[in-house]
Amino acid sequence: MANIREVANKAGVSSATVSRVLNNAHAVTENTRQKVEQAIKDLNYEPSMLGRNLRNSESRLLLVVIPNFSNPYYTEIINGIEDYSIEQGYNILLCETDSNPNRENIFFNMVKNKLADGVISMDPTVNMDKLQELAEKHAIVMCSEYDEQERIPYVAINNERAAYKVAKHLIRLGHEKIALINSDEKFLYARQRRKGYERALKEFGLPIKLEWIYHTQGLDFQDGSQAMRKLLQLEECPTAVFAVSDTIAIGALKEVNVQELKVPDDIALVGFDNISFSNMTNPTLTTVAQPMYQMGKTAASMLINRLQGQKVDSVVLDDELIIRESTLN
Amino acid sequence: MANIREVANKAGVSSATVSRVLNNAHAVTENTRQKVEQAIKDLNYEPSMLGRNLRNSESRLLLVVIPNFSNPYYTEIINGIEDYSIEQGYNILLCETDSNPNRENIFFNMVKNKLADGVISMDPTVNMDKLQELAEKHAIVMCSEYDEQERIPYVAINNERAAYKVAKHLIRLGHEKIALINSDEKFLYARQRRKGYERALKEFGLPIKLEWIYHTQGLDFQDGSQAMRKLLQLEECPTAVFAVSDTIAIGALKEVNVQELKVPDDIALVGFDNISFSNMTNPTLTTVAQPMYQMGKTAASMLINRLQGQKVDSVVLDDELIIRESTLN
DNA sequence: TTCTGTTCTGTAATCGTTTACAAATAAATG
DNA sequence: CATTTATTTGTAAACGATTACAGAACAGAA
Repeated sequence: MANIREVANKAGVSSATVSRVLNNAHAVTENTRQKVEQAIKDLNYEPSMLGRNLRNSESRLLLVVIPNFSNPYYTEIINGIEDYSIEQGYNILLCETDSNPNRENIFFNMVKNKLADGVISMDPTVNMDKLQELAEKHAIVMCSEYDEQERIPYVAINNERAAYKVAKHLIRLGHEKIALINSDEKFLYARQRRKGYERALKEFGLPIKLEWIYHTQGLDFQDGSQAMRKLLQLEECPTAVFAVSDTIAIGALKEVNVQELKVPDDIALVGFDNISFSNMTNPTLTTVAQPMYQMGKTAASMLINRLQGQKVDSVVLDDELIIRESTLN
Repeated sequence: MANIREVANKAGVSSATVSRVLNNAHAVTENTRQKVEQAIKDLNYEPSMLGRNLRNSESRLLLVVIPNFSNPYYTEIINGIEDYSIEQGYNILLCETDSNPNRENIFFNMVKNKLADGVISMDPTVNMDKLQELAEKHAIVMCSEYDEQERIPYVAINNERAAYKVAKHLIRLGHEKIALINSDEKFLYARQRRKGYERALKEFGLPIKLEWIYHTQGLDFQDGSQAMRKLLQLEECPTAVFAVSDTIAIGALKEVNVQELKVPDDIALVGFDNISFSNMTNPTLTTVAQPMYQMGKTAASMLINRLQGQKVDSVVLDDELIIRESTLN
């Protein structure tokens, strides 16, 4: 691969001029521009990002940190991030931490090393202190999860309100025994959704029974199945279940089927996230749709704006309750 | 962030020595090594990848090209790739082409630009000519899809044999009217799987009816639903359906449910890929498991070996038919 | 002491760009 | 034509690392 000097030689100009053509600067004659462009074509030249990045000390690479690839929750967000980034001439580096601090370190070092310009963190298990420290010198945006002290700009939905809407929807359908399958409350969203759930129950004078609040270990299908199994063993069985993620809800649904009960007749079921599968289950799953793609785009634009020196503020987007067969009637 | 010269100053040595400490070369006194390491700590120094990469003209970044993020098929493969790569000191850049040649170009240019060292391509829609051209000067490995002329090393399963096994399984269950929901036969795997399907039918003296071979437009749920709808409208309805992907099979299952028929009693159903959701459907889905994680790991090791100058050969891994409820009895 | 051989360290070039500054050329003005 | 001004181009110094080469320091041998 030819370099800029060879192009310059071939075109009979200096490398500075070639660079100017490349970055379509103003001060270059039509004549020389053409010579240079011809030489570029002849030599099949592509400017080296490595050299350019070193000089400009930017990499035009954005880190997107997620806990793991297998969670379908992230896919649409990532699409949004990627579309916007590419449009702006940035590429994204998708980083899976597996909630492993070592991995996290590797990625953070890439930022310190200038191998990446900024970070969009979607990892709920991220080490907040380290992230804060990184944020002092580097551009960081959080997406969907965020820091309660709000020192890092984020884009998210109002989880408390969304959960409140879900619970209210179930109450309106006549349910009085509403269980919550929550994930670990070390996650902010889990705490917030529980709050919304409890607010609705209180508002309608329903009791908050601790045995109806189940905490799963993880976020896989089997965590949902297991949770539902426990709930169905209770002497006072709930008639509706709100699971804080679709994967959990789908696992729960599976368990209901296994026990030959019917959703929604015996148990109404609501998930969260509107992953694509949630519309393929039998019955289809009522869920909360977050504006994933929009969140991704917003996060990317916030990050890129920050990189360009602007101040950016956090954004809270609207969610939407999608009512399907699992809560009909 | 401090640079190498500042560290050198602080430690009272030259930058060359600092570099030697960094790359733990032999020729450095214990005494000076300690001074340097102290200085590195004091200044909180991290070597700049940008500088290092430029000098070494490598980026230790691997491109992983997939058609889109939303396809769960790829997640485990990517896990395998990433685990192995990180272990070897490489990072991966996940690239979604959306089957858009422009995107593809951007990514290929990154390789030409030395922004990435090599490519693992899993995009069935990739422009083979361009990939071939790129492969002349750069390290490229294909995963799961590959070039029939086999000029680029690949890792894959034997699709023909896998499809043959599926069809044989259905035949053994007594089915004689077996439909195939295939994707577009521009994809190699689609052609191969069809071959295997037809070989089994022939072998057992069953007719190959063209109306039982349906080609979907895409790979989404609705493509499967649509295909199944068509098949169920036939005057001579198949009693078993083999869909070449789980997503399609799940869409098909949905349609069977909608029409209030039963799987497997009215229609047996087999998918392909063993995505995690295939075990959560009702009934659970018989499918073919590819050794995803292993494929990913293998692809990564092949690529890294190539980068280190070794010759590598293509690898064909074993698949496994996983029999579940959708083909019981 | 002088010489040889080893081991450690420093100098300076290099990778491929961009850009401040200077120089050259062209255009405009009196 | 000389002079000023505007425009285009070239020179050379960065950016931050690595490394061939040379030089320094030291030890051991004669």
